[in-house]
Amino acid sequence: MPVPGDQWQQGRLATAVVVLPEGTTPTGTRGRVLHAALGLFAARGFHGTSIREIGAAAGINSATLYGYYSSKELILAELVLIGHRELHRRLLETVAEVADPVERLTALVRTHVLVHTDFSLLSVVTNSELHVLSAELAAPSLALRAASEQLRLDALTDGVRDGSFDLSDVRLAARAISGMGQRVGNWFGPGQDHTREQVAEAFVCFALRLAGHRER
Amino acid sequence: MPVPGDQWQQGRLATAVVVLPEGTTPTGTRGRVLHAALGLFAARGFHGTSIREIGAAAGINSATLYGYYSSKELILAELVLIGHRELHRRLLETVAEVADPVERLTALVRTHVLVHTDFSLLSVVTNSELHVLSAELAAPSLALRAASEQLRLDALTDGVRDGSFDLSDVRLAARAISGMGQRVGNWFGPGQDHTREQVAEAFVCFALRLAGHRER
DNA sequence: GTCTATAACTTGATAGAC
DNA sequence: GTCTATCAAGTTATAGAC
Repeated sequence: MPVPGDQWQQGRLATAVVVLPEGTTPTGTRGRVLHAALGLFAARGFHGTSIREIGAAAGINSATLYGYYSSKELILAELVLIGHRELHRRLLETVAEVADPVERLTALVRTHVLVHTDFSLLSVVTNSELHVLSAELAAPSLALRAASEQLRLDALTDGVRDGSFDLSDVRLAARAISGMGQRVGNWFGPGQDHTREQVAEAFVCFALRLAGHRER
Repeated sequence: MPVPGDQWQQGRLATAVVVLPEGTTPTGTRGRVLHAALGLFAARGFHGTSIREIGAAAGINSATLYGYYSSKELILAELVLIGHRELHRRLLETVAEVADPVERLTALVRTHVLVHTDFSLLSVVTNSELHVLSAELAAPSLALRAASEQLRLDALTDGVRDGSFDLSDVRLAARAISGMGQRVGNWFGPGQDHTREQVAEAFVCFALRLAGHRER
């Protein structure tokens, strides 16, 4: 029965550690259920994981799960929302009161990458299992995703306006930048020979170049 | 019962058309089964799709499927292999006898993007359901994937050597470039306001900038 | 809170008629 | 080739004892 912090390796991802953001995440048995589901959903997908497996991984009987979550879908919904909340919260935090568009893009990319290295399993679940949720359960996460995308768009648009960036299509640039960051969750792990900081710094450099950054 | 060419919209992807590469793909009923599975796997995932749904979408009874494929996993295996083969074949084709690293990277990114726009559903299945396959069935696709990645690495490495590119870590650059291209399959579709060519040209520009391209 | 037991249903796959 | 019928196993979720 894996507990938070256990190594986890299977299927679609590099070896990774089962961790969730602190503070906003349930503790106790409910927290163990969430961590167990995180590892399993990341490795095998929502439909590839059974309630019984989640229970076993959390060290309880599958029936006991229903004392904490009234359906399997609600476990996924909580994970997906935690993932989107954490990313959006940290993106907001890093650009708060940063006026310069170049500094803003730098901070956004750096944070985006670090969230994907630090919570790689959560990122994989958040990005690749969201589609399983009903429209109602997916809505809040989709809103957060759109808000995060808007932060990137704003930085790029402002930078083009003041001449820091050189782009003919900021939307495509925003998609390219977020795409390269999103994939980090799929290959980054403890077995890696890059540190989280190295990846973040490299990707910041890539994003600035991609945006046509030049000194004004 | 959707047939090849039908529009398809659900869950994790933009509206897209169910198409497979011509020539190398089965025709007749076997082809219809493959197209049906492609649309369903892309939208709901392998484990989220039942044999009965595939049969219904192909216009035959689920039992009849087993005359063409002896297991559900083998349908996925064929799709995933077709996807990896098509990408690798077209990448090889575009760089054949191209000596200049800049031209090679340009061709690789352009083709990579176009394969993801033209076969977006296949790209989604190929990238996000490969992990479901047993090691034996996944092996040939993984080999093709590694070979494709090597083409990018070679172009970048050669470009750094002759001074066309400026990179301190070609592996991270290759991952960033392939990451931004891979995501194209998830958002590109007929409802889009960019053409396939616009996306390809923009991403080529992004990749060259990212690689630190400069005239020699 | 946690368990055993089980209901109600769906799953992948097969047998055998036509 | 295609179907109907069916199997055995697995699924989510619930009822009720402790």
